[in-house]
Amino acid sequence: MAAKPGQSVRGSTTGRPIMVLFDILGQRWTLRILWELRLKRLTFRELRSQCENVSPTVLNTRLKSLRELGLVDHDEDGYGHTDLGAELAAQLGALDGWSQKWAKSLEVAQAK
Amino acid sequence: MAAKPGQSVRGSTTGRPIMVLFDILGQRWTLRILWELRLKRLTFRELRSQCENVSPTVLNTRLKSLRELGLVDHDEDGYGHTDLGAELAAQLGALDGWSQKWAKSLEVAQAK
DNA sequence: AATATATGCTACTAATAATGTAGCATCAAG
DNA sequence: CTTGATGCTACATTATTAGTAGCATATATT
Repeated sequence: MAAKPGQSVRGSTTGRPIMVLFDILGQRWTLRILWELRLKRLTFRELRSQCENVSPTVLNTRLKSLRELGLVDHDEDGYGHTDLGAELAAQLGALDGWSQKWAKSLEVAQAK
Repeated sequence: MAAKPGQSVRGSTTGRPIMVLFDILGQRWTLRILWELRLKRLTFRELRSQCENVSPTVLNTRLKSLRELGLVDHDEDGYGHTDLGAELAAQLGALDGWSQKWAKSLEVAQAK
């Protein structure tokens, strides 16, 4: 289902890992899902609730992809990051810091 | 048009900058556009060509948002990152390294 | 002056993806 | 044998994206 590195994705036939990554992160809710799992494992319903009740159809589709791609796994405690997924989520943590700076910068620009 | 930090986005009414960021990065082609501008400024047509001929409708929509959000600008040499946009793109550069590690890890997993 | 070429787009239709709601099947506990 | 929680699937509606054509402007070329 989900394209893996080495396989072609929409907009890139090279299979370059970064393109494959962009393809999946560029799908709605993927970034958010990875983010919401950063603190602890969550059940399907908890995760859905954290994601403002995203439709279960989409949530399930994303989780299936993320599992195939080795970023998320599922056990008796629910869904959570794999080691690799946790690394990726950590990179997203860096974006959090940047985004706050960005927000301030936009405030200033709008005040003009 | 594009939601700015402080404004509510799909799935988040808080306006938290990271949520606004996820909202825009989670739209198709946004990550790719930011990525393709990392080396040099590109004209609309060059950029479109680098993005596997993404439809001009979508490209224009994304560029408009990215400009409103202070991440991209446009001058006689074409489209390019603002200082803030360049910072964000640098973070994406970090994802490139991670993605290669990820790809190797998946190869091993599939060889089993 | 009349092409020619490049620019940044807009218009339009078709295809695909996401939303929102309902509810089913399984399990464990009371 | 009901209650509550789990992980979903089905389906109709709406929104987004894709794909193609071509316009309007500007600068250069013959």
